Formats: sequence, C-alpha cells, structure tokens
Amino acid sequence: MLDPKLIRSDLQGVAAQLKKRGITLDVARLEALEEQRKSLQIKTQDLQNERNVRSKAVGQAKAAGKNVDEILKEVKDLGDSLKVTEELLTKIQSELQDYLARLPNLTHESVPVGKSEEDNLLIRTWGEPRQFSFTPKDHVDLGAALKGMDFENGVKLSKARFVVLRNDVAKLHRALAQFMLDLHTNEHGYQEISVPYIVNAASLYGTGQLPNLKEDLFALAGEEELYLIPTSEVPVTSTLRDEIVEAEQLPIKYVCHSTCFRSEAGSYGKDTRGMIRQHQFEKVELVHIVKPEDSYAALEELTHHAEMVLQKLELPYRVLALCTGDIGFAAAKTYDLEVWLPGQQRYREISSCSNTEAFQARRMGARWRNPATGKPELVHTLNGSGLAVGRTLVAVLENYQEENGQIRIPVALQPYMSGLKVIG
RNA sequence: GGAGAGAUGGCUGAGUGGUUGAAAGCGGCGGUCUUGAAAACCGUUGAGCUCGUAAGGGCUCCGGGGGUUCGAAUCCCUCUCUCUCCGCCA
Repeated sequence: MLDPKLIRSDLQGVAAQLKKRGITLDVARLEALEEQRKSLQIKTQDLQNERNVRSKAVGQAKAAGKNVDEILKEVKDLGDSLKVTEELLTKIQSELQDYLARLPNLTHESVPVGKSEEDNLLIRTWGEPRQFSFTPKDHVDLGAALKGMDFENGVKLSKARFVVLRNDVAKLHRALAQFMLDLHTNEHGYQEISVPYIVNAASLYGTGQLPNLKEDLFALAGEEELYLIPTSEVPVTSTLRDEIVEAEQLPIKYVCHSTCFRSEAGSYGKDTRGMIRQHQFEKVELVHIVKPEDSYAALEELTHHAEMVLQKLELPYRVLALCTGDIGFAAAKTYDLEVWLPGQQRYREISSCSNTEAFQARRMGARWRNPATGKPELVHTLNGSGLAVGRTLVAVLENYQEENGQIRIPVALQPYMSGLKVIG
C-alpha cells in the first residue's frame, strides 16, 4: 500500500507517478473521500471525547454519593449521534482503504518509463548462446526421448499444464533445487526456511496478491478462505507480519524451496507447449528484509545471487530492468533474468528480483526499531527467484543437449547427480 | 473427532462495570556508585490513528467481530486461535 500521508500531501504527484504505470488515479473521488474522512473523524473523536468526559463525571458523582439523574439525562442522546458518525466514518474509511489497497506501488526513479515488455531496458548479458552443429530440440522432445517428461500423464492425473517427471529428469529436477539451496545457504549467507503452502487471505493481502490478483490463485474449497501459495514469497515475507524486529537482526535473508501454484488465468494459449508455464512448479525463492536505506544495494545483491546460479550452471542469460508498464503490482523496481533457450531461440524469464520498498511492509505491518528514533519503522522487503526450478530444468536440457539426444550434466550439478556426467 | 481450560504490553503475570493504557516482576534505556564491569539503588520504558507550522491536544487498542451500558479488559453472543486429556494419524 502507498503511504496515505503521501497521498494526502501530494495527490497530484502520486497521480503523475501512477500515470507512468498506466494507472489513472481518480483524484476527484479521493479528494472528496479524504475531505469526508477528515471532518467525520474530527466529529467522531470530539463526540467520543465528550462521552468519555461525561461518563467519568458520572462515576465521580456516584462515588461522591451525589444524585446522577441529571447528568445521565444530558448524555442520553450523545450515544445515538455518536453511533451515526462512527458508522459513517467506518464506511468512508473502508471505502478509502479498499481504493488504496488496489493501487500499485510507485516505481523508483531509475525505472525506465514504458508501456509493455518491449520497453524493458537491457542491463547486461552474460555468456554466449552455444553454436549447435545440429538443430537443437526443445525440452518437450528431449524430455520425451529421455522418457522423463510425460505431459499426457500429467493431464490424465490432473489437467492441462501439469506434468509427470520420471527417472533422471526427475532426479535432475531435484538436483537443481538442492544445488540452489546449498549455493545460497553456503556461499551467499541465506537462512533456509520451510513454510506452509496453504495460506490465509491476510498473508496474501500483505504481499499484494489480494485483492487485485485473486484470479491467479488457487483457492481451496471449504468453509475457510485459504489459498495455495503462488510463490513462497507470500508465506516467507509474511513471517514478519505484525512483527517489530531489532536493528541488529537486519538484514534477514531467507532462502526457501517450495512448490508454487498458479491458475494462470489470463494466460490461455500462452506457452501451452512444455514446462514453461505450469499450474504447479517449484521455485527456490530469495527474500530480504532490510533497513530502508539498504534496500537498493540489497536488490543488486539479491539479483547477483540469482545470477550466480546461472553462472555456475554456465547458462547464458541477460538482465533486464522492467519498465513502468511491465513491472509487478508490489514492486518499486524489478530486474528480470532471462535464460537462453536454444529450443525457442530466445531468452525466457527465469527469475524476477524486486524491491518492494515499504509497500508490502506497510500492508503487513512489518517493522524494525530504528535506534536513531527509538520508534518502530517500516522495513523494506525484497524477493527474487533464485531460480525457478522447472524453467532451469528446461534450460539445462536444451542448452546441454547432444545430437544423439543425450544431456550432459553441468559440472556444478554432478555432485548432486550421483556423479553422473551425462544422462540419456 | 470427543471433553475441558485459556487468549492482557518485548516476556511472565495481576486485574470481574467508573480517572486502568492497564499492578508487579523480568527485559530494555538513562543515571548514581566503580579504574572498568557486575551487583545494588533511582528514574524511565506499548502501538496505531488523528488535529496542529510547532508547542501540544484528542481518539482507538487488553485474540477478531457484534451486543448490553451514561461508562466494558471486566457482563452477554459469536468466530478464530492456543493448551491439556482421550481417540485417530505421517
């Protein structure tokens, strides 16, 4: 959520900022709501004050043994008018709240202005796409030949966009996740964490998936409002919800391997072939909780950590800064990592690293005690994939394929593959 | 799934209708003492919102929501969660 004080003090500025994202702020409506809120709140609080003062007087008079009928008569109507203004105030406040909860974060000044992914800014590229002496296959054909990737079976068990992995492909998939976890815990200083895959609405609200992105979630049937996590960013970041942490505890760096579930509503017809876009996939997620002044350095660090996975696996990739039109709801700035896929002859997203600044922290009440002020202040939260495991599997298969259909195992991965240097 | 108990500030834990945002202890912070530290002693120490240039006011909050009342941490309803015992179970 945006800072309500900022919206109050600089509505035009906020509107101009949101314009860059293609959002038109209803300035007139907000101004009207805010005006009502203010007068109603003042009125309500005045009435409450009066009630408190008089009720106290009743108590004192009673204690002194005086007759209280007179005072009680005076206060009689107070409750009624108070109730009316209180209800009105609650209504206006929730209206304001609902509107604000649906506004995305403001983007950082360094974020390129643009309309779509066409306008994302190339930051750097790493590695050279391999020159093949044959026509490289895509992972679907490779997986089928290895008898390790069975989409038909996935459909039978569940529905479209599910897959069954077998044999060395399943093992490779697991190896990738283990490798990533070890890299981040052993070399990058992350604390491993394991969290629920089913979360409540409050957790999803805090990270920004609710209320706007509800369509992308799988909701559980049943009386309680529960959802499958679309990313472990939700439960991991939510561990800080309504918490105040001491300054010495920061930065907190979590790495979490989890399964992720996305309904992919609105993606019909996109990437219908293969493992690129599944309803269920695994991801190793990186989350940073930091002091506000450190968050942009942390974004560079986190992005670097994600890149290191690709570098150790020797997979060519590039880094893009998402433009204002393509960046996610909660993010102030995002770098996407795109890996080269020979089967598609193009770079595809494999990680997205974002600084949400105080956007999520404000929604979930995640704070730290600032020694300089002695007061609890909002932390900054960051998250990024390090990496999407399924897509990394795709990248390894396609980049390490041989003409005979065998797959070489990247050196860094061999210890996780029982020493295998090649499969198939 | 059955039976019972409970939810109070960073923590432990008092408080059953009237200056109680809340005793006490622990912890934290500041000070006295000390070469320094510890101990002891003294003081201080919740959060959110809001009005105000400020100084400084005001409001809300004792798990969530609703109700009774002039007045609720205290009474009533309801939901959620936690704990104990029994059953079941990876």
